[in-house]
Amino acid sequence: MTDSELEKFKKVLKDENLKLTPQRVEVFREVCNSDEHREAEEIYLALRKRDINVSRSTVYRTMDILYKYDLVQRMDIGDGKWRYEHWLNCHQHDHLICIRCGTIVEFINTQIEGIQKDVAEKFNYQLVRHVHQLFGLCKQCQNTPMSVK
Amino acid sequence: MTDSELEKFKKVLKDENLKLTPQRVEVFREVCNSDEHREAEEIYLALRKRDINVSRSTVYRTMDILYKYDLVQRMDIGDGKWRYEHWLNCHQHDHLICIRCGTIVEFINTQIEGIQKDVAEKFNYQLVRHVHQLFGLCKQCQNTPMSVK
DNA sequence: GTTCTTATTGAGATTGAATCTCAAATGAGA
DNA sequence: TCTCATTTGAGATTCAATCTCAATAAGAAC
Repeated sequence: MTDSELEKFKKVLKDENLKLTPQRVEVFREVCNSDEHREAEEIYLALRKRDINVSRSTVYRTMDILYKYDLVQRMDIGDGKWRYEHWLNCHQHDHLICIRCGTIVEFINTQIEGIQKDVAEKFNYQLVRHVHQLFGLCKQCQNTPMSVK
Repeated sequence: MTDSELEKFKKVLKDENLKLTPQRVEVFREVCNSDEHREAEEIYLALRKRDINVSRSTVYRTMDILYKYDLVQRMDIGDGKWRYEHWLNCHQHDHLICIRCGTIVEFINTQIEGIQKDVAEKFNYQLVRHVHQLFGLCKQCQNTPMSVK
């Protein structure tokens, strides 16, 4: 977590009349210092492992705030759990997900963005956001023969 | 539900050593006879409304079978509920979803499919399936001023 | 620094979609 | 018709996420 990231978080809290608590800062720090796509529970456990005591409730609540004010991005890969990633100095990107080992890779394709705009326009939708996920087998997992879906 | 749809369902059940029960047929019929994108609960309620008694459990279990054997398609728009649509004589398509009224529109864009293949290849992923959803405001909802996310 | 008000925290209860359990019912092959 | 494995239904269970509420703490005012 850089100083400018912390400052941005502080600004959001101030602007929204939310208090700067040590718990909130620790959750934000934990999210900033990882490039993984983690569930709230994983973030909670990572904090505990570092002997930082923040309750599950507070982790969930803080993630809600971070998401609401665009300090993190979140994604749903269809298993009923939100996965969070930090979202500072980030470009819009989409994800490739291995259906066997769960590895998540980010990709950027500006061509698709243009097509999405065209599609939305054609149907008279005002585009707000999108979800674009490619599911498949990563290189390593392609060698394990197993049924897939 | 056409005869050929029913025959296809019967064939799947036979091939998989599953029994042809009136409950399963009724669930399949209910799904075939609608172009909506419905949750299991909605399908369950639609059946009850027609005085067809199939338990919730059986609806859930039958939807699992239909999905597993490609007789229905299902999608997750991030609210924790699967939405099902019939999937006979259908082409691959993606969805535009209104974030206010929930209207779901289907679109086909073959250009994107090609790009998806390229992306997967570039990252050495063997593509299995994808999720591509555009969220926005449909024409009607664009005139209601409200906050959005 | 002290006081005061209000937001926040933590622990456990609750929610809701989906899944599981198990006794009773039923397909379907012999 | 008989038999037996499968299926059904009702309720219990699971699990991520949300809610509740008493205790705590941030931070503004002085």
